[in-house]
Amino acid sequence: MAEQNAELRRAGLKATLPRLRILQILEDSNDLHVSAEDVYRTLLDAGESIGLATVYRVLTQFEQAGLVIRHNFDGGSAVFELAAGEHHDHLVCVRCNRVTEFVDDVIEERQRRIAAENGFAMTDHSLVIHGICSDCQRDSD
Amino acid sequence: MAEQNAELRRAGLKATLPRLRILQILEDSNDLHVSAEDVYRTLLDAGESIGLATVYRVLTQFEQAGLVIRHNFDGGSAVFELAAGEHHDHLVCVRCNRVTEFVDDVIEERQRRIAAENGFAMTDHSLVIHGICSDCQRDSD
DNA sequence: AGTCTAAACGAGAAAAATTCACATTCGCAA
DNA sequence: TTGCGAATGTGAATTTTTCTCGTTTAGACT
Repeated sequence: MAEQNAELRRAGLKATLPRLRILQILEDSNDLHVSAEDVYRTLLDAGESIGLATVYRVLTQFEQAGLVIRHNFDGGSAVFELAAGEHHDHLVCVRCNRVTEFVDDVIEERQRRIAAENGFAMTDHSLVIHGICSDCQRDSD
Repeated sequence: MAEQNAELRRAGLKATLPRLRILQILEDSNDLHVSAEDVYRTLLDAGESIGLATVYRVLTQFEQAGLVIRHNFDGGSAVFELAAGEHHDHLVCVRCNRVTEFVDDVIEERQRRIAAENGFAMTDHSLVIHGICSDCQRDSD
């Protein structure tokens, strides 16, 4: 859509085909967390011709432009999600890797305070709670 | 020392020379966060002969035994710290990578509650606040 | 102390994730 | 529509971590 075209322009990026495609995929996978490899495979499966290096380049540009957020949940490959919507933190299932999002204002506030107390100008933060999700708990019974 | 010998035995690990050396380094670098490469270099510089693969193997074993904690702060290489002492979270400077530790009981409590509300059996959690530390703020003036 | 065996080690190859280099192609402004 | 600089694709290179396998070692049992 022309929307995405404008979105890229706003971020100071030329509206190229690979960028539009990747942005589309991110929007389609809303509140899933996709890796560069996922994006690459999705494009290949859709019959697009794209280079894996381009996917990495574009995702990194998107991150720098503030369009997406990169997470390093477990030390495996990084995953990305659209930065749309407000900040949130994550619950990650250690069995199935399912990701659930949450927001807690009390925690947000304490974090600001802790950063300030330690003389840090907070730029960002990430809170990940690891655990076994309800489905996986049931499965292991 | 014999202390470490017993510590390994308690963890169900043979007290081998590489393990003793690595445990010593971790104790010496207390509240620094060292990478496998750091440990390896330190040993080489000390004239020890060790394989990098061994360092990774041992650090992973220590992690599984609960002796050390592994962090993936930025997606670069993982860093390790002794698990001694109580749980704590981290402030990481995005400029100089300096790590500061903190504990906040209110946040701990909220996390337990959030996990419970979402049906997660919490196994672990990690909170990293990124920001610019006071030293780096001064430097950029 | 000497011997045995499974566990651990070292070296280098391999795998996985990501970035780089460079020749080619594309977006867009004139 | 044309030209130029930015962006892309390919494949090689880097970085981080794991694997394989022949050799060594810790610790149990003489």
